[in-house]
Amino acid sequence: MRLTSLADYAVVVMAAAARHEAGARLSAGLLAEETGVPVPTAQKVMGRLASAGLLVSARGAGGGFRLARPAGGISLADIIEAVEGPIAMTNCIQGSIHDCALEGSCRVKPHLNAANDAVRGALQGVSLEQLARSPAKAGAQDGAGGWTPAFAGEQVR
Amino acid sequence: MRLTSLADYAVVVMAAAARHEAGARLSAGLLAEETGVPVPTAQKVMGRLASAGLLVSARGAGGGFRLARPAGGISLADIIEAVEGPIAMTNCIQGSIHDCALEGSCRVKPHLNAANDAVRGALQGVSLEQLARSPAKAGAQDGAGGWTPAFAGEQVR
DNA sequence: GCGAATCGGAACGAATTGGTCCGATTAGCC
DNA sequence: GGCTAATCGGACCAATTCGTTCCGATTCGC
Repeated sequence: MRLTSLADYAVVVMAAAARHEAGARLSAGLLAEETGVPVPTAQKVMGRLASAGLLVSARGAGGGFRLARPAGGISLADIIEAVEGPIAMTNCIQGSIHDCALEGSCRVKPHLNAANDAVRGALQGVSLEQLARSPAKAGAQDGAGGWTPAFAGEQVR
Repeated sequence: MRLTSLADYAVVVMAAAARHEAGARLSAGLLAEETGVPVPTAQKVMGRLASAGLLVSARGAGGGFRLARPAGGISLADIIEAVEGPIAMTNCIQGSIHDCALEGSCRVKPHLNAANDAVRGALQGVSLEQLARSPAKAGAQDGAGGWTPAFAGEQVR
């Protein structure tokens, strides 16, 4: 249950990007400098974010990246999925992969499925707009009771 | 955001263990056979679960494992933490590790902290007792009443 | 048409993970 | 009381994945 460094960097970089005015041209080098992320790594991360559709890229001199959608429409789950792939706690939850010998008779899969939805719901409930906000306001805005748990009722699918 | 195979096996094995009567002697070989998990792997997993305090072990012939607590008092988060270590989405959230250059000035850390609590809360809300139940009953049992989001007030262990 | 700047993909090294094996320990039996 | 069998516990090794770096492809500005 730990996200990779790449995904971590992606969150930091996207948050930095969201603090610029919408539609601004943002090179990988600029955001790398702002965030402290190594330049080549920032390039790779932003490349993945672009191919996932969260950023739109322009090649060549004067090129760069910009947010494909308003920050409010991008969730933490979107960023993580862009870099790490689908959020699926186990292989058996991901529809296409079936390398588990138990597949048919596994008795915990339905429960794990529900737990997975809960985790993803928690991540989808955090928007990039929130992430870009000043930390000082964080406690007041999304502290303990702040954000609504979208997974409040465990929903088995 | 994917748990390791070891943690996956741990959940399956623990669920199988919870289906036996409380206090029953359970060898690694027995549970391996019941779950389909390779025997040496089951040994390793159960060893970690024991050293984490979720199982109590007895060595020698006639030894084995048994649940240290009632199934209702063990959460999915406990099992995952026993095998994978603390649930911390990023290194900076884990108190002891400070290898992030941004540490002090990072603007997204507070938000990530809240998201991390939400994820852990979702995992703490699923008890081993639920996992051990028959999948058929799952929807009827946990759907209605819903599980209470235990992360409203964070409890650090 | 040329040069600079930027993205995109490929390749390399490192760390973690997953699996296996052998030794330590204890109960049961002769 | 000693021996055998069964079981846990820790150490070792191969494999996959991750993280980083480097180089080529593309495009705009001059």
